[in-house]
Amino acid sequence: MNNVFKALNDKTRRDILELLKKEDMTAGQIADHFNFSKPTISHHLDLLKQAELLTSVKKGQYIFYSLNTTVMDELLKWMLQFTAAAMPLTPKKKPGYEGK
Amino acid sequence: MNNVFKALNDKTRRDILELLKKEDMTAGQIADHFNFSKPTISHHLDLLKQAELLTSVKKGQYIFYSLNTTVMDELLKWMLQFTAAAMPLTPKKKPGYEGK
DNA sequence: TTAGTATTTAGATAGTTGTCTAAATATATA
DNA sequence: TATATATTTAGACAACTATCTAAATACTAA
Repeated sequence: MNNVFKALNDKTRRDILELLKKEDMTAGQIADHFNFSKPTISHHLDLLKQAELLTSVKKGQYIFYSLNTTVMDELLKWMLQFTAAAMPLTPKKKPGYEGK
Repeated sequence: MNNVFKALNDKTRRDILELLKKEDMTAGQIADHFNFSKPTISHHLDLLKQAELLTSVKKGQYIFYSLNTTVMDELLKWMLQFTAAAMPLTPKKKPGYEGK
């Protein structure tokens, strides 16, 4: 789970995820959308893969990358515990400070 | 939005959020839950505040910190675009590779 | 005012991260 | 085989981050 937050903590990597929302792409096609060297993009793809936000399939010379939304679902669950919708009917304890 | 991912990219800070889910606490009370110095926790609280994940109110000597779920809601929205529930009825374009 | 408590600010340091170029690996094709 | 293309690995470096101790600030209470 730590890896997921780490992976999402970078604009370029989040942009890669948005790109792949539309269609699967090869590493080269992805790199063409950014002003970074291919090794740099390759590195970002690696981190996204480690976080299991992407999957990859090699086909001939090419490696196709796809979104993996499974982890996003877990993250969603984590976040829901903080939102109003997930709050208990009895409100959380408020601090005992009584003014002065 | 960048600040939010940055703030969440640290276990201690995520633990602080979980702590505050139960009840509001002072900086000192929060610090007592961790094996880090108070300045270190103060720094983490500052980053969480910058990301607007926390609010703080000073009362006398004490500063009470509370969760602010507004940003979590925004983050939820961002994430929903990647999940199955948010997918269009027409599936995304698949790569045109035809084997060989 | 003086002493004590709560918290933050400042400055230092080790470790991590994003980026690059150069080189290596793997596949395709002539 | 030799050459070209796609991608990754390796190594270097500047910038950023988490942590610490020491000092500063702000408030409380004697």
